[in-house]
Amino acid sequence: MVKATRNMETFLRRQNGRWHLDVESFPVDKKPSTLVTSDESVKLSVSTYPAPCRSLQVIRNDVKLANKDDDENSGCTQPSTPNKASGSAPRVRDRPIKKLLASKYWEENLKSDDEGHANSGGKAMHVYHNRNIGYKHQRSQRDFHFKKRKLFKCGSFSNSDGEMSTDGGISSSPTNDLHGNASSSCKASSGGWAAAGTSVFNVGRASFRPDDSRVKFRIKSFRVPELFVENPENATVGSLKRTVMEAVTAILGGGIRIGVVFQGKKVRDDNKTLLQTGISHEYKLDALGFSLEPYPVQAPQPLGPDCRSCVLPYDTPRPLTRWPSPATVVHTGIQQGRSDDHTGTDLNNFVESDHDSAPSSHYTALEKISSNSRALVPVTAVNAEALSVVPLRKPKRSESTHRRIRRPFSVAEVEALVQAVEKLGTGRWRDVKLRAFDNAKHRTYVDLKDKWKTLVHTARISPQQRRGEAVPQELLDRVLSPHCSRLLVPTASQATDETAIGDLPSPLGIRCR
DNA sequence: GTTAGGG
DNA sequence: CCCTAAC
Repeated sequence: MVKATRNMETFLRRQNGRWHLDVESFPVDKKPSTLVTSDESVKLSVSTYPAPCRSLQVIRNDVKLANKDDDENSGCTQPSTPNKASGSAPRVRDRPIKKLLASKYWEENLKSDDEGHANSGGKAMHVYHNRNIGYKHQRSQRDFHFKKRKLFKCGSFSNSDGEMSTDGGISSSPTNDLHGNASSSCKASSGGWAAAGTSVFNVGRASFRPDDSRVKFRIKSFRVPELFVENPENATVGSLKRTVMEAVTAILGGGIRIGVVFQGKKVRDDNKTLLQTGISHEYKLDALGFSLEPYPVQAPQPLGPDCRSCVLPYDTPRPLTRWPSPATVVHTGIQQGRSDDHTGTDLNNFVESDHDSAPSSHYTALEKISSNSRALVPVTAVNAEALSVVPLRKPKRSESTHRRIRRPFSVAEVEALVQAVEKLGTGRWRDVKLRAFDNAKHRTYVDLKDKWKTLVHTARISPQQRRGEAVPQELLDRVLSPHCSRLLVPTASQATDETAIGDLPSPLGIRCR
């Protein structure tokens, strides 16, 4: 089992005259992403990812959104497909995942106290409060999160860090300020480049306008909510990517905002000046950090129009969803070396049990991985605060129940099904199940009935119209055989009760039960 | 719990 | 595969 606990780190880099934020661990191709600048303080120019979504213009202390589609509070809402891979990544089956597995897990299995501790399976675990992601909401917005905001670069803080490259850091070339003056004395004037927890650097006083008390930031990376994901060891990298993608999607599904932490304290009052906050060009800003936070993240702020931004976008209450600490991430449920139900050749029926199923093993493997992946998405303490006032909402069943993974019938399974139906006829799907699929836990009698339905349909259409793994015509002919559909009533030679089913000759010569 | 049939 | 009426 692999437990991947990782911070997504976002890095700024300069490209084409703009700062870009790279999300390091996203399962997508790196693309120009975020750019930050400011006039009075920091100018951010965030390019969208993967495609421009909106524009932000930071003007002095105000952040003015040149936003076409939404206000700053709601985040980018345009759907996007990060890339082809991730565009299809959430689709581990034939349709997008309804919700995070982890969400289901916590909703269904955890009973937490108000202290944020949960007990599951005897394991006490610290959990996080999940922010209020409405599943529908989440699903509807699942594709846009990694868009980046594009800000106009109103000016650039000058720096010359060709010599101060740090791991994952920005290494930008000297740039020109608004006045076209190349400057490269930031490092010297800043008194050093101290990295904060989120890699914020005080670039120091602007050299080109000495009369202006500016605080310059070199944001190397953002702190983001930790992602707790896990995958079975035999999961593919692609599966892991999808899991992480889901986790990230869940976090950022409602949009993101920037949080500021200074000297270990969250700076909540947006109306405070930098100086009032303690952020001054005179000090090293190694105690300053920026964070990317899910939206909404904060409890209503004391005052100001920003409070509006804290209004929860979800009008329906939903339950608190809690997440375990990485140390107690629950197991994936992967069944390693399970052998309890396969004891040898006396297996009662043809079809394999679900753990080693069918010929289309690649399919099974992929799907199993998907079904066993966990994306545990904790949120920050700030989010927890906000959550504490979020009313509970009982999830709809459709939201709390997973659609089963698609597991196409193999030819062998079809053969077994046809054989069983030939023996039992249609209308006795439970018996068919017991007879030929008793060991295939993932095949219910409803499934068998459905498959028969599709088989009949398949048999009636032209081979050119058929999809999926080709079913031998011989089998399809047998499906259409009057014999199958005629056996609606058990014949005298057939048992009518399940206790006698085992006495029937198995299609495979294997006794049932 | 099963069956049948539409979605 | 899901959902559910009908039994």
